[in-house]
Amino acid sequence: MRAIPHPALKDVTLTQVLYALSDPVRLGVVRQLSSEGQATCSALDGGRPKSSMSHHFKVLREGGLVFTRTDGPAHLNELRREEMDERFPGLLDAVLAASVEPD
Amino acid sequence: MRAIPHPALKDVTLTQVLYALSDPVRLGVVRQLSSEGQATCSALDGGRPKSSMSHHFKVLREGGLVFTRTDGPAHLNELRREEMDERFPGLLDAVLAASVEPD
DNA sequence: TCGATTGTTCGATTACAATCGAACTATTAA
DNA sequence: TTAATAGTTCGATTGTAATCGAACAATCGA
Repeated sequence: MRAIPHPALKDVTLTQVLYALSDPVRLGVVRQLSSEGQATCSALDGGRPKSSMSHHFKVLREGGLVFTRTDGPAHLNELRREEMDERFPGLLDAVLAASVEPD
Repeated sequence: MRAIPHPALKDVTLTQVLYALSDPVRLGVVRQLSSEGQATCSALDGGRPKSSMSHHFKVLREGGLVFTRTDGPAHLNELRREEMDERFPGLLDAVLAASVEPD
């Protein structure tokens, strides 16, 4: 489990980010991380199986949205907010500002 | 071909919009429509088969991003820019401002 | 009303993504 | 070094999406 890989933001494409955010589960994780700062995977799983969440976290990491570091046996996740803001200015602002559901 | 359906923007979800934009072909169409104002489907196909493009336009319409009206035998497409800006403020701005590729 | 043009729909194929149990790995504490 | 905890990886299954040829529908001009 050593060395969790994270891409440089310059290597992340816009479509990759949009895709990562286009899943309701992952969008929920991003929202929660935005409001709570950091959280472990299990704190964000909403009752879903660990293997499913592990997949979603991987997509979020590969999309440059989430940084994960080990903290004891747990993983602490946080948004790569500043970096994303620099790479795609205004994008996370707009996504996080959007009302949660159809209306 | 009468009465092309378009959803009310209030019924479009954020994940739906993000998903529609997460495909390179569709994102390209949105970019082009943004810079050119309007265009027919065939003007935006980039050499791809009509049936493929028809699919992508359908996703863009269902995502509330594109309005299509008939113009003779052709279809004229345009971004639903103002409506999207009201529904998801800043989102299209950020997407269209993003640099096109990894860097 | 016949062609020509422009898109859509249909159906089949292929590829990719979500889900989840089970086995495995890593870390900490006892 | 053993047990407990937290995630990852693997593999299988299921579902959804992209692609594209062929047939169909709509509009316009001759």
